[in-house]
Amino acid sequence: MVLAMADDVFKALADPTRRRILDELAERDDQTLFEICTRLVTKHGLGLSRQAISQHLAVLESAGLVVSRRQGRYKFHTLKTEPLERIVTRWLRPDTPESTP
Amino acid sequence: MVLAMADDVFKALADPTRRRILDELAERDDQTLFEICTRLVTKHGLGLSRQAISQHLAVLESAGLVVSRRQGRYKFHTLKTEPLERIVTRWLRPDTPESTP
DNA sequence: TTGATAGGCAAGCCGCCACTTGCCTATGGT
DNA sequence: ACCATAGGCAAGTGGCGGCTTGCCTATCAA
Repeated sequence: MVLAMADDVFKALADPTRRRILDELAERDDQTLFEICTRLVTKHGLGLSRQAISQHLAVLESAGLVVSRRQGRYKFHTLKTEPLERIVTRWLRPDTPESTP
Repeated sequence: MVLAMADDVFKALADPTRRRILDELAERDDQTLFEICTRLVTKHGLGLSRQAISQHLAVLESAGLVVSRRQGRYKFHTLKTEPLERIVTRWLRPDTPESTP
């Protein structure tokens, strides 16, 4: 999605599986759906269908946390952290703990 | 709760009403349940029962985002931002965009 | 062209979560 | 003593979200 509201970002982050996907994309970019599937199964040991992951990626993408690039029959996914940086400042405005000189 | 997992924090942030409550507590500390209720109704225009807000506060408290202090028949609620600061660094670790020289 | 790979679409099931409702406890005022 | 206020507890309900299942399209290799 072009315009991702904060609601979408929080909703996307609410699910632990989606956070795992973000973890996976954080340490390796440009992964296809199948790569993400196999990695989630092997490394994190969670058994999910391909469609489940696909739907999770759709949610992450509509939140602006993931962008996808189509190439042939592959679709590569990349993490975007901008939405995160925008939402966290919401309640942290007044003071970082040692910002007062 | 003493030990709040990241899961609890994300789950607490998933609901828009709970984020409104955090907004309210961010701009005014030490509010009672009734104060929060009336403010949410008047300022933000959402009609919710007292119990709904109470349950939301319980979720926020179990996530460590809110602490409560009992005094007489009043219970004052205060925002805590530490859990937020802990969870946001999860995917922002490697680089701020121009950290590479 | 045939088959295999990578992915999409749509309907359906099920559990969780937000919210309500009703009743109960405790503190404060008079 | 009384009543009103501030809040808690517990059961019940409706809807949304995560996951599956089945079938379909598109790309590449032989």
